Amino acid sequence: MKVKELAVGAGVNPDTVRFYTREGLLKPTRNPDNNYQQYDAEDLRRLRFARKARQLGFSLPEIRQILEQADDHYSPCPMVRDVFQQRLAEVEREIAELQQLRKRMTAALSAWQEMPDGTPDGHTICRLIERWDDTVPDTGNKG
Amino acid sequence: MKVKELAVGAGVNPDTVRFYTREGLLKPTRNPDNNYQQYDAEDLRRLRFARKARQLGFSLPEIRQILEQADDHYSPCPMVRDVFQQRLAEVEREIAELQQLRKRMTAALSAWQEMPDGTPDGHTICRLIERWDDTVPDTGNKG
DNA sequence: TTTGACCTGTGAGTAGCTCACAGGTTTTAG
DNA sequence: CTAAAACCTGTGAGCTACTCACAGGTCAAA
Repeated sequence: MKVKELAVGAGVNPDTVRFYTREGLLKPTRNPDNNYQQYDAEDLRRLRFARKARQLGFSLPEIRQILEQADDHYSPCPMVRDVFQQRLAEVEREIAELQQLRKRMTAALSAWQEMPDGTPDGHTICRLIERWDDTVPDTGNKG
Repeated sequence: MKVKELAVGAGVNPDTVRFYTREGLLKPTRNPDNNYQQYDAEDLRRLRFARKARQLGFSLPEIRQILEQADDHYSPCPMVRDVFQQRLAEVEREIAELQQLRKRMTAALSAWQEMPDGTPDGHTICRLIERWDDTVPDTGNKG
């Protein structure tokens, strides 16, 4: 299979196939006649696997590690379970954060119903936002 | 005020101050003696405003636009309300998506309790993930 | 005067792609 | 047979919102 065929088979952009190949997730052979990449059914499985893993929140390095372990006939599954649990916890944190944010946003929106727009006067840029009190928890930035 | 003073005043990294300055959100003057950036109380207000807006999910270009409108004595608030509503809708979509994901993850985890790890045999890389059925909605990537 | 903390601009790194470019190959239509 | 379209190649840049590293200039305190 050529790049586009593989891409279509997995429902991704051909550039993603090339990118994953560069990143070492896929290891096609070469057609010596024209130097084209040659993918097989195994690559298609790997690519589909990678996409599923991405949906689950695995990073590319993690996925590469899983694939490499599989290549070496190690069972990657215990590691998958580990990372998966961590991801689940992360997802739950993200949900909680977003729900907090939504709560504050809807509250702000209803509060703003009563506020005039107000032309900026050099002191208040836009009260709608200035009045937003920033007791919101840290969003995860360093520093 | 110098860079670090402003940064401390707004609770951000000095590099963020420099970055925002490069991006045109802050417009300090120069001390001709030493070529240092000179910020004033207005800049502090702008920076604080920008940080609040970031918490609300505004992008830097959006924030710059708001600040520029304010500089031109336009009231940016109707625009703020607009973008804000859109952001709220987005946040709600994100929440729904993550909740979907969490549901699928917990379901998968409990299903995996009963599955053996299984050493990869060239056909199944890791059933834990391969068995994940990908009827999950599009995560927002372009195609 | 030396030390240390600050300042300057620029450039690279982060994640996961996506796209642009310039040139080679293969397929298809005429 | 040929011309054009559609594919292939590798590399490098762009996206977001910073953060950090680097090399060198400035300034306050000891």
